[in-house]
Amino acid sequence: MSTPLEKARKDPESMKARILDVARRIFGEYGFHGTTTRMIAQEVGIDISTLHYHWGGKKDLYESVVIDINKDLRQKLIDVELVIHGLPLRERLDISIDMTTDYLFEHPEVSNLILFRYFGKTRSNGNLDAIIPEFTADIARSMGLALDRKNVPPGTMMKVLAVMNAIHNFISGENFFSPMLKVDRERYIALVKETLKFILIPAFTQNEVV
Amino acid sequence: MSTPLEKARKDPESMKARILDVARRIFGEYGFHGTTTRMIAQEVGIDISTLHYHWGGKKDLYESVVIDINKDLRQKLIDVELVIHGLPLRERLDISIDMTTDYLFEHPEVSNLILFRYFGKTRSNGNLDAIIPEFTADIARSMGLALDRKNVPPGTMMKVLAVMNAIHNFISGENFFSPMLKVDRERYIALVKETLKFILIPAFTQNEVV
DNA sequence: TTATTTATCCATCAAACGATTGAATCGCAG
DNA sequence: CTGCGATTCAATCGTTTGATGGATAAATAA
Repeated sequence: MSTPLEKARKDPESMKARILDVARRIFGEYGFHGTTTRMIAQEVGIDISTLHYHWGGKKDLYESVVIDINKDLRQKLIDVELVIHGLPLRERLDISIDMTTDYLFEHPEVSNLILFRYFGKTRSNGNLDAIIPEFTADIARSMGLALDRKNVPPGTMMKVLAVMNAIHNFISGENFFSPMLKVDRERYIALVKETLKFILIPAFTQNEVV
Repeated sequence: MSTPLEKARKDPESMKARILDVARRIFGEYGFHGTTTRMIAQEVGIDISTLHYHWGGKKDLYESVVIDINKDLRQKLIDVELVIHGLPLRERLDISIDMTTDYLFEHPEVSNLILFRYFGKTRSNGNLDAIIPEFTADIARSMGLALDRKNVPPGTMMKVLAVMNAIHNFISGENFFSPMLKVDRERYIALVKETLKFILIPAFTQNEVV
């Protein structure tokens, strides 16, 4: 058995995959209501009906996009976990921030879409809200804040959320913050890493025995 | 001379003010594209044409809303500054977080709209992007990170942005995070303050002489 | 070859949207 | 009361948007 989304990922040149890629980008930029199916179709270079043929309605496509980006992000976090495993906390944080930030700057639509889902409402509130990814518990364990993936206390979840949000914000807000600070992209990325480490590392290492 | 917006604020019972209030809330919830003028008009209990009569087009109303919430937030920050003036840094942070958080939880549309503007694009990119509020410099000075409001270095601006974003995220994401953590509103607010202090205070006091 | 499935586009629809027009209503000064 | 500006609403216009049906061609199977 393979879902339509899995099929699309197998052959990146297929029409399904091409549409999904463009949809990720445009939904990420303009949000659900700010995106029209025509915008996506035009960007791909196809007719709207072709889009409907492959993905059903606008909402179905959006849901597939959300699932897709969550899958990508989860996979990336697993990669990070493999690299930092066993290192001391300070280094784990340092490397995690670098790797995650680099990845998200290459795929800003991931941060965009996650934030859109956190903060925005959709007029037709579908059952999409049920798909709440539980990275937080995984990250909590990876950061040494929880031993078990289950029963992570709210206070710990909040700390993880604060970390992830801080990262997503700077990725997603690049177009706003970068001109505001009058720095180019390269400098901005460096500043983001620097600031994240300045804010986050002291918090999580404050009770460590030095 | 008084702008239309100032007029509306003087008489909170006027139709202009009532429309503005509802528009703040709905634009904050659904964003620009997710909001229809009909939604606002219906919520106020008037006809769409009345809305157009008072505020011009949808875009004009949105711009007025953005200006309005920025004015409110700036005023609130001035209030905070008056309270914390002269206190040691740790207390200034503690009180600032409490006051700002309380205020924003009472007016979540402020956080919503600010985040929407940071992370989302508007299809018809008006000249609204020119209105970039420069709270950051004020806050930097208030936090003792900069002596002068002018020429605040990018690294300092980034730290301030990180602080403000952290707060806005938890306010704006309440509807998403609170059910996820399975806590009620009161508990959530307490958790937010706790987490913010856990993350932010160590960062800014790490180099202090104790 | 012929038949069938797959994939794409053209034309079009119904609903929703932003916006405007013209008439009706209200408040108040002369 | 009369006249007039300010305000509100009902009706409607033109456009956009999500979605569909049918024709067409290419690929695949029989």
